[in-house]
Amino acid sequence: MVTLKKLAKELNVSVSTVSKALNDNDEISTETIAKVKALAKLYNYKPNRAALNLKSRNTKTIGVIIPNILNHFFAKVLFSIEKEASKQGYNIITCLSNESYDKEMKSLELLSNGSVDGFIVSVAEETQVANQTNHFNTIVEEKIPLVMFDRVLNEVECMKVVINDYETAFNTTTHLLNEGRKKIVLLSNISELSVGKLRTKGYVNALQSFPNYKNQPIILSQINSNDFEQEIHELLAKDTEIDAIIAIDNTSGVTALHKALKLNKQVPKDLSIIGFSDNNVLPFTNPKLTTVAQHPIAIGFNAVNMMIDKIENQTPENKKISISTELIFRETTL
Amino acid sequence: MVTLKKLAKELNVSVSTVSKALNDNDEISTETIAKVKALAKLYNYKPNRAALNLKSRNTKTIGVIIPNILNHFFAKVLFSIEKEASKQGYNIITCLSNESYDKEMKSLELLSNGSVDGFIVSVAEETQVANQTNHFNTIVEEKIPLVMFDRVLNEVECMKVVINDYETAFNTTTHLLNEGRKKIVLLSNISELSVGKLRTKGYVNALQSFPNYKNQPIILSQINSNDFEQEIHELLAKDTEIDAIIAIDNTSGVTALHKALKLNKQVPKDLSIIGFSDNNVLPFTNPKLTTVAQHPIAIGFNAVNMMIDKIENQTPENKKISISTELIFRETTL
DNA sequence: CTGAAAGCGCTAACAA
DNA sequence: TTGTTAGCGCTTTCAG
Repeated sequence: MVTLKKLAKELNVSVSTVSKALNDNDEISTETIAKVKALAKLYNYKPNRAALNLKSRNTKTIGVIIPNILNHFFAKVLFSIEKEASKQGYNIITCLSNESYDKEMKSLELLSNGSVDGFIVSVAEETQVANQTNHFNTIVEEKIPLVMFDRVLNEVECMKVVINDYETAFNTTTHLLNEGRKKIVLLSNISELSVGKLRTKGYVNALQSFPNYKNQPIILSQINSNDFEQEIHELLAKDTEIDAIIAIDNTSGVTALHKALKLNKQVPKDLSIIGFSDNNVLPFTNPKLTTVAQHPIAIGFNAVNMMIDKIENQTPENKKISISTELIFRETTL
Repeated sequence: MVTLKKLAKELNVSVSTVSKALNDNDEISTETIAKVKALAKLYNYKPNRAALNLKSRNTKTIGVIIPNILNHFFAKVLFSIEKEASKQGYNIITCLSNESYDKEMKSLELLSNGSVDGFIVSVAEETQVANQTNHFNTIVEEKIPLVMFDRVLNEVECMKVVINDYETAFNTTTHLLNEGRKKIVLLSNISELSVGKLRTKGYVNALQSFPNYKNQPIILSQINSNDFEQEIHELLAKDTEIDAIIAIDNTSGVTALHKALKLNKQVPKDLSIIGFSDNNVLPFTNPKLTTVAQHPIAIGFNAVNMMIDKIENQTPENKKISISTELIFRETTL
């Protein structure tokens, strides 16, 4: 590795001269600057990151903790975080909690030693179910900037980026009601999560505030996705009065559609289906799935910008941003 | 931030005593060790990473450069890399080249300053099309360990993890031939890539070495995926003799299936379809897609282990590992 | 205009 | 058993 020392020796000047020259310090003569830069270029000199970090007490790195990278929503948020961070000269260290509290806690601990300038996190399922907040509070106490997105813990005093889960589910359900649907089922494999609860509440309240709706809310929720497929099938097979489905997670809308088609239901004539999903390959079913777009790009963008603002300007208050969703009509609704 | 210095002051001992005590150095008395550790725990002391890096000249961090995180294959490899790296005490800095040569090169440059101990990369499309190797050769010259996976550049002297692309396509095509298929189309949106070329070659050679196959190879390849959907549709609509499709990228198999169904083709009776895809939600079509499993978990696992072996044991040779694929029969083949 | 020296936080050889 | 010192690579104040 080529260091300032080496350049200095070779040029018969001091280390500090080289350092200043490379930083265009006007204490240094233009000739010296030129000479130094030429040699630095020749040797492909790059200032050592560790030394820089030690000196400046920052790393230009953000720790990102994602529950599940195989979920397209999170993949897209990560994509956006990386893009925006990179644009602003920051690197990201990615940790995948895989929904485990333990992994999440350990990642937080491991990186809160000066490895990163702050954390952007979507909380693991285990953490949310048990409502664990200690590991995050430790981070907050250490004054390390923290942004939670999508799945957040209200009890933790930090920046937050969410979507308007409740309103989205309320409005989506209302749309189905306005279609004239009489028996609307909610499908969820995220009922333990903050977002799942809010969306479920929105669905229930929409049904209850609709004058002519007669049925009770029907909620099919499951963690294990293998059984879930089967359960969806059985539900649709047994109860032929079901005429609409709102699937509040990222995949079960597609599953429901395939099951409905297998049962020879006419979609959307007999049955409307709305999923939560981004504009990815998933909705490219036949017919194409109507979905709620969660705007993961905007979520990542805002998370990074809040973070960098906090890091660089020490803004004291903890902003909470809510991103509005959008119902994208395709072919599984009337 | 709490440092050794602070602990030392508080305990009226020297910094080195504290350091040694925390590292269980047997020069230090058990009482002192106990005292030091107690205070360290109380203050939640964590050794500063930057200082450690500077001292030890390693970072316990691997730079990972992925072309496209929205591609499920790469997401799963990343998942695997993170899991294995984490298990071995390494962090990963993730960069997304988004298929851009420029971004890839800049990421490489930015991180090759002691930010990481090595790189795991799948080459960007632009880089492969232009066969750019300089930026990687610079890394190699600087003796920074480098593993390429899936999309590799043969000209670069580094470790490699690939799948047996040629054989896979050959065998898959042969399977379709053995089904009795007479007109087999290859679909690809990756024809510019090393892997795409190898797979295409496997397909062509399989057709040519099959005695009774009469038709020429038919290859539909496209970068722009919007048009691609339309083109697939037209191809299937126009040429009704087509009775099998091998889709060598991650998504077009699903697209082809949906288009075929829309055209009222019986799958697999009239038309067999095989895609390249992992065991994710994509094959959960109706009927379920038969796919070539690329074992992304094994790819990530091997990449990390090669990398860490190189970092920690300075193994001189550059291994190349080939992971075998597997044809997973579902419902779109006979 | 250039250089010497201190210090970021840590480890480790050497002294006491 | 503990402390002193040097040094990892860099920046920056202060002297020259």
